[in-house]
Amino acid sequence: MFKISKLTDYAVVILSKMAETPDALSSAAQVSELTRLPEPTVAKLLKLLAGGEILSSVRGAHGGYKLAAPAGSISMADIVVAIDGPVSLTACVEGSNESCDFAPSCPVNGRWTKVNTAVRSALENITLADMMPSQNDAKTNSQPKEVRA
Amino acid sequence: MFKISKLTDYAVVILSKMAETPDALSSAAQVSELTRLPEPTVAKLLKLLAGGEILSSVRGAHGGYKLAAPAGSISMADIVVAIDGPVSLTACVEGSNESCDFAPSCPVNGRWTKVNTAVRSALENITLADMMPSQNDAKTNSQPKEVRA
DNA sequence: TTTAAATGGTACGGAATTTGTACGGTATGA
DNA sequence: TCATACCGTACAAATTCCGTACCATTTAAA
Repeated sequence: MFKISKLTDYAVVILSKMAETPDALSSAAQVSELTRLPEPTVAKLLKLLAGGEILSSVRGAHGGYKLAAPAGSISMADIVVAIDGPVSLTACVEGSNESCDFAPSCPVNGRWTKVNTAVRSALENITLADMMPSQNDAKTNSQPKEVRA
Repeated sequence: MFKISKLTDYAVVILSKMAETPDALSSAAQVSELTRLPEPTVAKLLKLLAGGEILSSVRGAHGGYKLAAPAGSISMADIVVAIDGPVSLTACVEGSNESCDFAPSCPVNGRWTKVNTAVRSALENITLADMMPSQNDAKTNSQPKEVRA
C-alpha cells in the first residue's frame, strides 16, 4: 500500500513531543513515558535518530537526547532516511546495482529515478514543524484539541 | 526503505511494453513472453490493472488486454492504486479509523494527511509516457538496445 | 453444438521484511 | 566505585508480500 513504516510513524510522534521542549535532555525512559510507546522501541528509535543526526545525544549519567536542529529545519525526508534508510523506490535506481537479471531488455531501465526524485522532494518540503499542532504560538504544554471522543 | 512494491514495478514494465502497440490485444501469455516475467504473475497483474480501469479487457477466445487510455494519460498514481490499493502512508489518515488507541493524545493526529497529499500529487504528475524510453518518435517495434550480454 | 482459448475471481503456502525485545559494552556524573 | 544512560549487535515473532494454483465464465472457431 505504499505506506511509511510504523517505526517512522512512531519517530514522528517522538520528535514532535521532544520539539515541545527543544533544550531539555530527555532519556529514553522519559520519552517512553510521554508517548506511551514501549521503552525498548523508543530506545531503538532514539538511537537511529541520533545516528541520522536528527538528535544529539549525551552519554553517561543524566545524559539523554535533544533535537539537533529546530523543528522547522528537520524535513520528513531526513526522518525517513534515518529510520528506513535511503529513499529508493525500486532496486533499479542508482546506487544499488542488484541482481536485475534482464536489465538490458527492461524498458523502464532507470526511469524510476524520476518518480524517486519527485517523492523525495515532496518529503523534503514538509518539516517536523508542519507535523505539529501549532508550534508557532509558543504554547509549550499545549493540550490536544480533543477533536473527537 | 519506503519502496514501491515489486509487483508495481512489474506492472510498469508490462504497461510500458503494451504501450508500444496501443491498439493490439495482448494475452497474458504474450505479455509474459515479451517481458520475460512469469506468466501467473503477469496474469494476476493484468487482472488487477483491468480492475483499475487502466487496461480494457476482452474475454473469450482471441481476447486479451489493451491500454484503456494513451500512455500520457495514465499516471503513476493510477498504477499504484490499481496494484497496491489507495495511497495511505499510515493508519492515521482519513478513511481508515483503525485501532489507534491513544488518538486524543497523539500530537500528530492526522498531520500525515499533508505528507500523504504531497506524495500522491507527486505520483499524479508522472505519467506512463514519462517512464518510457521515447514514445515520441513512433518507433513501434523498437528493439532493446542490447546494452550488455 | 462442441471445443479451445482466454479472462475473472478466490484462496493459499512460502518467503521476505518488519517489528519488538534482549543482552552486553561503554561513557560519565555522583 | 557505582549507578545511570547511551551504543551496538543479534535474534525471535509477527506481519506482509509474492508467486502460484484452481475453478468459473465468456466467446470465437471448428
